[in-house]
Order: sequence, then structure tokens, then C-alpha cells
Amino acid sequence: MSKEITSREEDYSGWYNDLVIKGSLADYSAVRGCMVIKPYGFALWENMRDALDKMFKDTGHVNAYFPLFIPKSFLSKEAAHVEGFAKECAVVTHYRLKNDPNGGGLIVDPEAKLEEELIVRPTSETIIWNTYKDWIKSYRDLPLLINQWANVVRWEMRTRLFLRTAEFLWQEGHTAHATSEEAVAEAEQMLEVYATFAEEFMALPVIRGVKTESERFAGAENTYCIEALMQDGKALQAGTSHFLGQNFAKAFDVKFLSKENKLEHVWATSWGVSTRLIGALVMAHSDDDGLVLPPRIAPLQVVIVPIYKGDEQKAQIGAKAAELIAQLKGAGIRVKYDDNENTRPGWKFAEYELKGVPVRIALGARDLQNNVVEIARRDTKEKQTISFDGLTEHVQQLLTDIQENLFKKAMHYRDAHITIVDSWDEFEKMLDEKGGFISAHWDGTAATEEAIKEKTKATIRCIPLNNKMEDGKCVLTGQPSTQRVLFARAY
RNA sequence: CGGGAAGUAGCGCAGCCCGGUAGCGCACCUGGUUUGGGACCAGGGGGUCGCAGGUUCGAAUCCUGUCUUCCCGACCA
Repeated sequence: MSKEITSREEDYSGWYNDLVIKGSLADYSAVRGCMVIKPYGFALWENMRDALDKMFKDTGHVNAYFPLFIPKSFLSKEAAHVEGFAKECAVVTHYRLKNDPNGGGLIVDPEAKLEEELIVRPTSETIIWNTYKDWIKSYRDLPLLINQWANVVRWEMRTRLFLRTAEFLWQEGHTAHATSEEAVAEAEQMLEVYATFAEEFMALPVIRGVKTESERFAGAENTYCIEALMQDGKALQAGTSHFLGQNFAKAFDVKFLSKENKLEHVWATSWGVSTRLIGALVMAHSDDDGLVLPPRIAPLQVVIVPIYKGDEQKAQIGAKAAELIAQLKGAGIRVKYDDNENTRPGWKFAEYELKGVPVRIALGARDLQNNVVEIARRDTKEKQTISFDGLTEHVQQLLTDIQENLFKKAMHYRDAHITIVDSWDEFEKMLDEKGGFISAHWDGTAATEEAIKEKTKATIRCIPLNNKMEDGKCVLTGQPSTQRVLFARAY
């Protein structure tokens, strides 16, 4: 390693990039704003994806796949939707290249212009609703509960590894229902699925809430979200679930005959989480020694590093390690044995810390004689010496402890950074000095929300679900308010 | 699209002010000694200095243009 991980206080952004790149998760690519996800990072994504996919299926959803390309005319059918996405779309205008007759290599063949331009999907509502029109005729076809795992492209002005890349991987669920109530229940259910996943798998505490009108998804009636807090005090939207009302059904003319034999538009939801979750994971748990990954989704849960002198010792330790690995694997633990001769133990220790492997086991000749191993946990960096007997149970318990500890630590930090504020002076002061969420009264107008954003860069992250009603005065205007909302500077 | 900075070996950088034909660290290759917190010694390979012009006997270095990337803004369901 040529450079140490930069301290957070000096340069959070450099710290974050170092973590991602040195932790072997991803790297910049040759294409502007796009990243290469490396095998280690992709294994992490696969673990997250598999856990989410199971949760979707347990709630009655199935997977399907829709086209990457969307005819331009589709995008314009829902007014708010086109407004929200038009500014960041990649557009396919031609279908062929040819050799430049004047020399100079390949050029776009002007003869090969498309009749109608194709948009690389920034999200799939339009192409999916165009399809649903043909699939839904009767109330018997409902509900339609479909998810797709895909890539999408949004031509962002400024990008950042995982958090905002021009192309990213995600899942998008798109459901159709016979009633408004049923669709709202679906949107709320999926928000809860996301919240559960974030908390139980990612060890990331989240606040469940709804967005204000100005932060709402383009084309939605209501947007639910989970908001997480990063270690620099900035908030991150970790997932959203939208109640779309009948907006897309009307735009794409999706109607069904009800039990009462009446023709009605269907009610819709959409919901998604993306590789941005990996960014959240990195910023929520990591320290200056590298990544810290929660055991439940870590690509590797345990690494075993042998310490030996000479081939004879290596063979002896290897034999014992094989025994331990068989036990650990038998218990479903993801374990790697690193007997690479080109790197020394100290190098390996540092390397797996950078990669955030939760548990490290060191096994040397000394340990072999004493029937023990040295076991180190990544989150607290504590080491202890324990016996071979019951090692598997010990490791299982340790993985559980680490998972819980990470959640508690993040929860403690989050709770300590929700500040209740009642005056404008204090609002600005707390935002600058402490960061995190500011819980304050708001008069409910978009104008005030905008004014606060203008002054402080803080936005309303959400109105928490099950929020306590309480009379108060707007922190900026002094106008009456019925509840507090959460403000923060955000990614 | 505004403001700043940078493009020199796979990665990180020095050299540029003051022009003379390219260097350091890491990585890589060979041999040896090592191995309980990022080993050491010796030897070795690798670069049209982002691109295009110009000035000059001579350009990584000076001038002009251009492209790209990063950072800060603007933008961002």
C-alpha cells in the first residue's frame, strides 16, 4: 500500500474513496462516472441481493426482466415522471458505425439514424406499465407483484463510487393492485422489508418515514423512505418505496374489470434499492484501518492465517487448518485459508483488515503445541487465545456478537445525533457543529423547505412514520406546526 | 455549465521556474536469507512524458490549441 487511509476529519471524501478502492470493492473505470465492481465487492452485493430476493419472494413477489431500452415516447407519457428524469438520460440515436471515408477511424453512420430515439432506462416504470397494459384485464389478474434485478443509467453531473454512479445495479419492484388501500399497504410492506434488511443484515439503523412533496419520486403520490446516518453526520437515503396512485395506469391506460363489472384503472407501487447500499455500509461502519463488514453479508466471515517456518511446519499447520475449516464450513461459515507464500503474516493481517473480514484466526507452531488459536475480531480489534475444542461454536457466537455490536454502535451514534431544536440560531449551530438529524417544527410549506435548503443545504429527509403529533412553531417562519420533521445535510 | 487542480512505468509521485534526450517509492521478474503486525540484500525488466501544432540546433520543461480526470459549486426519484 502506497498511502495510508486518510483520516476522516481532514478529508472524508478521500477516506471514503480509499476504503472502497483499498478494500477491493470497486474502482473507477475508463467510462466517465461508471465504476468497476471487483469480485470481492460483487460477492458482497450478491450476498445482499440474495437476502433481499428471499425477502421479496417470501412476500409473494416474482422476478422478471424488461428491456434496457425505452422508446422516447414512453417516457413522456407521465408528465411528472418525464420532468424528473429528462435531464439525466443517455439516448441512443443510431444503430451502426462505419469507417470514416475521410480517414480517421470509426464514425457514427449518419444513414443509420433511428426513427425514434431509445432511452437507456433511468428506471423502468414506463416500459413495464406499457407491458402491464396487455397483462391486466380482470381483477383476477391482480395483484401483479413483480420485481426485476437490473442496471439503470442516470447521467449525473457529479459521481461518486457506489453512492452516485452513472450506471448502477438495483432491483425495482413494480406492482399493480385493485384498490388504493391494497397498493398503499404494499408500499408500506416493502418499506418495512427494506428497513428490516438494513437493520438485520447491514447492521444499519434506519428511520422509516415519508418524503415531503418536493422530495417525492417523479410520478408518485407518496414516497416512503428509509434514512440512515453516516459517520460524518450526513444522511443517506437508503431505499424508497412509492405509492404511485393511478398515475401510471392512466398514462398507459391500464384498466381492469372489477368484480362489480366496472372498468377501473389499477393502483400501483414501485420500490427499489441499489448498489448505493454498499456505500452506506462503508460509511456507516468502517474505521481508519479499512472496511468493517457485518458478518451476515460479508463475503468472507473468517480468514485463517498460518504462521510457519519451513515446509514441515507449513504442512503440519495446513493439516490442522484443513480440519478446522471443515468444521467451520460444516457450520455454514464462509472461511478462507490464506497460505500464500509471497506475503508474510503481518501483511495478511493488514490486508484482511482493509477488506473488513469480521474474524481472523492466526495459527502457528506454538499454537499447535498448545491446542489453541489466536482469534481477532475486526470491529473492536480485540484478540484472544482459545482452544481448538469448541472453536466452531465460539466463532459462531463471535459472528453474532460482531453483528449485534455493529448495529448497537451505529444505533448509538445515530441516536446521539438526532438533535431537537426550537430556534433558528440553534438550528444553524447544531447543523454546523454537530451534524446529523435535526428534529424541528416546519410550517408544512415547500417555500420554507426551499428557504432552509438555500440557507443551510439541509433538506427535510423525512417525516417519520408514526410521528408524534405536537403543536409548535416553525423553526424558520414561526408559523404554526403540528409535528416535527427531520432535517439533515445529505448525500 | 461556472471556479480550482492535475495528466510523466501497473499504482503513487518528483523533475518543469532556469530547455541538453527521464528519475524515485510501491508493485513485477531472478537468486538468497526470512515469516507471531504491511521483511531484507543483490541483480533485472518496463515509459512515443494526455493529444496536436508552434518556438528552438535541441522540448517532459517555453508558447498556443485541444481532450480527459479529480475536487468545490450548480444538478441529483
